[in-house]
Amino acid sequence: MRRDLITDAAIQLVAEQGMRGLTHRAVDRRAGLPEGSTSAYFRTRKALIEGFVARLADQERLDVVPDPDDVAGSIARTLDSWLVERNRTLARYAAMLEATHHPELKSIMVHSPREQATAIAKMLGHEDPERAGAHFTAFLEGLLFYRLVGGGSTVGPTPGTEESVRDLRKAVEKALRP
Amino acid sequence: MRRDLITDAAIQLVAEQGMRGLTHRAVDRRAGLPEGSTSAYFRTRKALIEGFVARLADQERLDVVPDPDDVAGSIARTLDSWLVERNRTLARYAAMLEATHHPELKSIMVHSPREQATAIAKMLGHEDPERAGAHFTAFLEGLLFYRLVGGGSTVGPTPGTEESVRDLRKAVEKALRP
DNA sequence: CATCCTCCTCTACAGGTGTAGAAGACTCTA
DNA sequence: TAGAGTCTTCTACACCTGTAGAGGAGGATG
Repeated sequence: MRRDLITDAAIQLVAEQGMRGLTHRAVDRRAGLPEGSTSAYFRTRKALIEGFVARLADQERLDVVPDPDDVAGSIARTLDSWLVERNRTLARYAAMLEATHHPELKSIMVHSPREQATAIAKMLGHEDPERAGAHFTAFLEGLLFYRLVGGGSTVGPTPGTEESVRDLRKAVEKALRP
Repeated sequence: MRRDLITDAAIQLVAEQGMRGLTHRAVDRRAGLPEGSTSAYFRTRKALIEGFVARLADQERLDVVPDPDDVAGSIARTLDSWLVERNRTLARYAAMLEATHHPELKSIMVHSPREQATAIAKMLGHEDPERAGAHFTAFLEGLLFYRLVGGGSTVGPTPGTEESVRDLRKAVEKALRP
């Protein structure tokens, strides 16, 4: 499908050059399509942004399925996989920042692991699971951000390795403790 | 000083419109300076970016001074103050993302609370303080990000209020626990 | 076969953007 | 007061960007 080809190219572009690199013609080139194609499918830039954000959200939905027998481990593995798919995660950060001044985007990126986090917190017997869940998601976001763009990106273990998963698991376990 | 006037305007622009809004002429307008001023002080766009990132780093350096008698409290207050200065923090995130494809920026944003975090971890008697410190910074980054641009931005308590500080403090305390 | 419809490609154009240099205004020293 | 040196403003220009519409290719339907 041509539409997906375009949004995928847009995601790569945003990851590699930031929002500024996202132009109709750059997407054409990146996707190997004749000039004008992107502009035909997404007439305005706003539409193009919403398009790639929606695609991002679609792809993400599948990922989040924690194993109840090994909560920490499965979460750690998911996080590590997001570190490996660096570009997709970077594009997601760019999109979140963009949503700061384009609130419409927020509704596209439902990406709401909050209920899930609250459920986990309840399961593990936190008092005030609402808040514990929020803190927990915050911690996961932070781990990811720290390792991908923050201080940990120059220091931490290489994503995709056993060591990386071990490190993440230790952190997640600590965060899960009631 | 005109230079600071310009970089400050750049920070506001980036916070409000993202990196894409950062153009020489837009900065001129924002700073109320005649057209061409920004271009005279920062001939290339790269220079302009480095300029505002350096200014950001300068301003930040002063902030990080935790009180040893109330570590959690003082950190919580610092975090809350960063939430209040929304624009500065947003601009910092934009800069960090930018540093992903412009590594030179990383050396400007030294912003290295890592040693500090390791020291705190050691003080609190963590085994492996190196790692605990990293996880701790990750958690703080995450708290900030979550509350400012992530899911918590639509839900959490209003920055600058007592409730906000209380919430942050609870989270920080949890993160500090050995 | 003619007709319609959808998908695709090309071209146009009015703005905006990065960058450079010329010329003027100002300030300090001798 | 004259001159040198710096700071500021203006203008130029090649290029890029968003957006629109005209027309063609191709396939399905009658």
